[in-house]
Amino acid sequence: MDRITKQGTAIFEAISLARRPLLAQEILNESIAKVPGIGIATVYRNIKSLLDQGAIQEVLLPGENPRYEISEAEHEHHHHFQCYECDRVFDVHACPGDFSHLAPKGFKVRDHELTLYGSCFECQSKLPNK
Amino acid sequence: MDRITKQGTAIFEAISLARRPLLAQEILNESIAKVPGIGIATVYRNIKSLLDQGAIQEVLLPGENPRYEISEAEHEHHHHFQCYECDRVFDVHACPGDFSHLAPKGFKVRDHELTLYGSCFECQSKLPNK
DNA sequence: ATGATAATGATATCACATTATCATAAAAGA
DNA sequence: TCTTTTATGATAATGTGATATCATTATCAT
Repeated sequence: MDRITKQGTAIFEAISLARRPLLAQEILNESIAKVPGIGIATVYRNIKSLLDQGAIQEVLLPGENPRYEISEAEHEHHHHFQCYECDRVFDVHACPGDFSHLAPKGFKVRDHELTLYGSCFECQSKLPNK
Repeated sequence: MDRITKQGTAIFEAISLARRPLLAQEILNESIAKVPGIGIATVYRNIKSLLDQGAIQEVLLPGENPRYEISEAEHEHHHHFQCYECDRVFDVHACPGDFSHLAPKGFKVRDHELTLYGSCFECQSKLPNK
């Protein structure tokens, strides 16, 4: 994947312009706007290539297919929020810190993943007030 | 599934005696010890039945197939630890509490999932010291 | 113990995301 | 522009976890 194609460009732009991790299917949907006729195989091929280059990274949430987001230096360690209504995932640029003390005795904690769930801004405003 | 069978008993015991959430395959492995010849279909059937009854609950971790654990009142809200070495999952009976403040403005947080990663007690002792 | 019927085991099938195939289109160096 | 060669699109194939099928076995109320 070292040639510049409009498909590859559209895919990379879809991922980098989204402010949130996208599913392969979401990347396809975004890319179709710019390159009608683009196929899902091309999306997967480009995802793999971008992962190899380290340009994007995989985001795994419980019970969900992989999503992909831009690799950014600042962005390094962060968490995610998933909306119960629209299922979209958003970044949470904060981390409560160290959870080593929570593990059972004799266990060594090296990493952690935190996912918040609720309603995103947009869905909040659409929900019946209660 | 309202008849008592040795398969059903073995499956329920496997889940309730494990101190940790088990994969369908792990449940099968445990059950085979007690009921040689038991099949994977029977495991899935019993899992579904136990879930319907509320006797067990599903545990989803990022990028992992579902695991199942006993529903216990005390147990209500808790988190999990996955070992990088053996991939097994353990309970973490502590919760750092509320993460509402971490979400972007306008987002409403209702739940959260936390997964710790590292080395479990057993694997720690097997690892080359460094 | 017997009969009705539910559960099992073996395996086929499904669902689904992802990957492979291959003819065609399109980059990009000459 | 021409040529080489890579990327694409359409779709078949794959992998895998879970479910459906169905003949057989086992449970349990009578």
